[in-house]
Amino acid sequence: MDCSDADLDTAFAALADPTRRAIVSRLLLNDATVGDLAQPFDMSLAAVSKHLAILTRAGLISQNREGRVKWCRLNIDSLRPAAIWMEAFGSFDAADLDALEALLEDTGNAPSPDR
Amino acid sequence: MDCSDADLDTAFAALADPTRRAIVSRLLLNDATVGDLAQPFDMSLAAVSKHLAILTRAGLISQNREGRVKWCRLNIDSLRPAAIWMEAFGSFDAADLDALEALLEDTGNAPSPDR
DNA sequence: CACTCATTCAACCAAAAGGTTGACGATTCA
DNA sequence: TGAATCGTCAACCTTTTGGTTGAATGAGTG
Repeated sequence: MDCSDADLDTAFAALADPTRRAIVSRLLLNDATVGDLAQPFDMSLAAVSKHLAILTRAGLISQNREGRVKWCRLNIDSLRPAAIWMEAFGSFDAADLDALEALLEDTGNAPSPDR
Repeated sequence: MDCSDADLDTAFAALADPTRRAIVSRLLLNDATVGDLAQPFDMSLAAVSKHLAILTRAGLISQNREGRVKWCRLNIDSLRPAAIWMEAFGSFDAADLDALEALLEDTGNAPSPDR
């Protein structure tokens, strides 16, 4: 399992920003266009576009132009190297739903369930 | 568990640097002094000291002065929120994703992404 | 064609990150 | 006391980050 330092750099750096984490959370539910993803945020579309470029460069998402919109899809596997890195630090058993629910409720970082 | 968005910010940001990840890995073996931790790196002690300050601010390590030496200890639990956040995405396969989505919709009060 | 919509590019800006060096406080020991 | 050791602080520098605005590109639509 070869995951280079640079991969981890970009993955962790991409996740260090709350806007990008929110985007990733949002994309967990379904694919979305750039405009969809930008809508909840109080910042310019260009700023969101930059965040998406960072996520793309980190391999966390992929973008696909379809007509005049651009669909963004979460690349779930791309988070595995970072997740594996962290697993080295102890008893983080796989995906504990209760803990996840508590976490998401606490942080206010959960994606909107409607849509 | 009280873990705010800011906690994830600082945790992921702390892990985004390879020097800091190496320090964290090193501390997994056993506690170490600042000097010990600095020794492998080709940078000034002050630079390492800054990295340790960042890790401390993120809650990933704790420092304890003992005589003229300062011991650093990994705070393993502090990585848990970030690990849980990531495993939610890194370890789910397509089937589990449906379960996660159902869970999120179940909570009903999930807020929109912030900022 | 002209127009609008969706997205990006380019230039710019302020703030933060990551490093340096040199001075400093605290501690230990001869 | 005086000197060496451990670590941090302060000032500085360069690069990156995260945002802005306005112009440009690309794709449907009347």
